Amino acid sequence: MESLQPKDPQTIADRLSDELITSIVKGDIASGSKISEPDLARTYKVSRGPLREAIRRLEGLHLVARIPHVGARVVSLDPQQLMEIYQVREALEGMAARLACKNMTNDEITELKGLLDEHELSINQSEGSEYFQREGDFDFHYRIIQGSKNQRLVELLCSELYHLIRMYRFRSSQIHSRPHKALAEHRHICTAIEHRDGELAEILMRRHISTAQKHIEQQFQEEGE
Amino acid sequence: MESLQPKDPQTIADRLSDELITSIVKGDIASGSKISEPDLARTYKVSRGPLREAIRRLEGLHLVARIPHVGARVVSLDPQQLMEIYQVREALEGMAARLACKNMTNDEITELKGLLDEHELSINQSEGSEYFQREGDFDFHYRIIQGSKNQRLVELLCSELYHLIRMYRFRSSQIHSRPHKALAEHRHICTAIEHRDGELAEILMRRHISTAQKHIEQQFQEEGE
DNA sequence: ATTCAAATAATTGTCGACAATATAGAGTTT
DNA sequence: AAACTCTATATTGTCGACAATTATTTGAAT
Repeated sequence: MESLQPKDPQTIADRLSDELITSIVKGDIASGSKISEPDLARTYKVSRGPLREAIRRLEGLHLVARIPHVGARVVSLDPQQLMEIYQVREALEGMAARLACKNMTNDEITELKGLLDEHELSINQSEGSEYFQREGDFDFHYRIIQGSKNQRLVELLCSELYHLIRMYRFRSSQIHSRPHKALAEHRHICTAIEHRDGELAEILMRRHISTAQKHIEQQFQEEGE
Repeated sequence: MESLQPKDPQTIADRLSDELITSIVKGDIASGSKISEPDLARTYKVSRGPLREAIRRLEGLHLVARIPHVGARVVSLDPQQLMEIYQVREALEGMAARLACKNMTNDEITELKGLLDEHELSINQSEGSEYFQREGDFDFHYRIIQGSKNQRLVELLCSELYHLIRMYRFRSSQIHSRPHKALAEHRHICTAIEHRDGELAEILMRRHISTAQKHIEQQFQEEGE
């Protein structure tokens, strides 16, 4: 799961942007907070040159927003924006599932099924362990996205949208408190892929994500009272 | 159509990156060519600081690819990659059409219909004018994307994918040499939106884009002989 | 002639200093 | 007391120089 940014970065700017991404996603740098160049330069023991380049990269990934002559802030997702992301995610992961039906190898599908068996065990054993469930959920989605064999789709979902979604998790961590239902949905999707039924896989994946979205939306409304 | 990057940039790096995007999309900077920092700095009369920041932004937009200590090159799309982009586009614009059914105002829909009337005139009058047809096509898609009212969708499609697709147009300019059919498809989509039929609008839009994709694919095969 | 090695040149990466702009604060006026 | 202006401070933007790395050329050996 770790190291979405592969290979040890050989340049300060690259290393820095990776560290910043991690800090932001983990919440060490609060969302909405201002990014002070002098502060960060001191903290990370670098000069402002590479730091600014790193910030520019985060800007490209939409993790920070810059205003000329004013500065950069970590993006703060309001519920509205999170819903927008989920709509995009639904469209893209639906397509990924469809493509995965065409492009996943039999071996990959076998592994996917194995993964779901592990998840079932994990859920039955430790009803509590939220963390592994969440990672497991990611794992499942990752494999299907990778299985689409569409590099751009992989890039978009794995290293752009998921960063943003993760940013949210650290505060509303109970997103998947419906592990059994989620697992059942995963199994259905997996079966569709096994049967190479692209249409069905796409529909199921979209419904799966749309359901998650509605749960989150509902959660927001409960919080709002 | 112009100025996807709004507001006059107040900083050299921002202005530069806009200019570079234009140059790359237009083909003035050939795809696949190396980006030499000293050269560009001379050409645009700027120092390397802002230039490097601009390049970092293009990197985020996936218009250039960088290798540490070696340099940046303009991405060169092979047919395979273009197909990947079209798959992503199909998924996203399909979703955009669906959302547009919910979120476009009646006035916006009326304008959209007016636009199609103009296109019909333009097509009947000047059978040749490729340029306006292409811009018209963009216009139609733009309005629906905007009509989705999903800012992230707008950002993704308008200022990321479309840049890449445009890069291709400058050499294979005959992409829409089927203006009447395209217009008919546009009308169908528009009607679905008018009826607020999200399901249908999405299906039609996806089929529309998928058709375009197949035409391009076919074109590649013809070229390959 | 070809291949390899070393030296040279060119390019990328990093830094610190300075300029331009925005923010914060003190002082004044209504 | 509130609002406004002017000043001082801090932050961002830009630049040129230097260091690190890679690419190129030169020359020697086979």
